[in-house]
Amino acid sequence: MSANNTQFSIAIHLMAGLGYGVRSDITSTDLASSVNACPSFVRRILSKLSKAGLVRTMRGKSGTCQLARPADDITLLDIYEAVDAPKVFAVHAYPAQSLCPVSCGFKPMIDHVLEKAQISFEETLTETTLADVITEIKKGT
Amino acid sequence: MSANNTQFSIAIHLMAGLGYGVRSDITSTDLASSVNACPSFVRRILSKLSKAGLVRTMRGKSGTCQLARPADDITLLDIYEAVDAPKVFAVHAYPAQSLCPVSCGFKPMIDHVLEKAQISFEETLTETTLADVITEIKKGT
DNA sequence: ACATATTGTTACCCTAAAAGAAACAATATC
DNA sequence: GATATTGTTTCTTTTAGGGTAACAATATGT
Repeated sequence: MSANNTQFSIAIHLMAGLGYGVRSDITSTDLASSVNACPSFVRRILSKLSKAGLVRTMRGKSGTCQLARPADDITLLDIYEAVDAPKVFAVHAYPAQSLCPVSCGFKPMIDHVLEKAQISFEETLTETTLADVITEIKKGT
Repeated sequence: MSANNTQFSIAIHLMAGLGYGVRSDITSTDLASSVNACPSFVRRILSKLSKAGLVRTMRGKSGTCQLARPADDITLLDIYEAVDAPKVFAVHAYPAQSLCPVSCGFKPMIDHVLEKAQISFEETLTETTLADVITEIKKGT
């Protein structure tokens, strides 16, 4: 859709699909049709989730995907880290002008600010579990 | 550099340059050389800061830029809002599959999650003023 | 009045990241 | 051994961000 990374959002969708509970034999194609994205792309994200230990996948005929842990033991931060999503804001990376004190002192300062903001963002993510997400989806529909 | 938006980071740099205090007759070209970006791009960001009332600019010969308010009365959130930086994470925008409850209930849920994370991120930004930023730059150099 | 130096805005191009898509390898089931 | 799945690679397409230049708008100074 855009040049913005939506993998975190999609990953939450996938996890919610797996944890929703209607069926237990869900394939990447099923998930792809729920997300409305191409199966290949979904499998790429699913593979990350699998490597992070959030999802158990089974290859071969009648292969399926399942949550590796109970939904209330998975936070949004777990998912965020699994897909290796980009930071909340990017820092420009121009070479510092050695004559300019602002240019020289900028990098350490902005890194510090970014880190603080990032941590605060991630803390919010730990406050919501996949179980919460699923509950809210069921409520909203 | 990347497909990520660095205008927020650059805007902080510009504001710090204006508030640093070495000179009061700073032009967009001066700022551009400090940031190491092209003047035109800097002016585009500067223009946003001006429209947001954070910077006073003067056109014409010997035109300059100045902070419109004291640095301790400007927070990072002011700057963030001025440049209209992107949200902390993007939500995928595929059409919902009407047959799938997860697909249908997903949007309101993720919007809620995003809003919470966004607010928490922005609160962190209010905790740091431009004066803090400048102090830290001076300390670091 | 006119030349000049600045900000403000627009338009266009280039690049890099994200996503779509297809092909194929690896693997398990029947 | 046929088949259906996940896993991985590769290529293409799309899109947003940024680089750049040109010019409009505006104020200063001579």
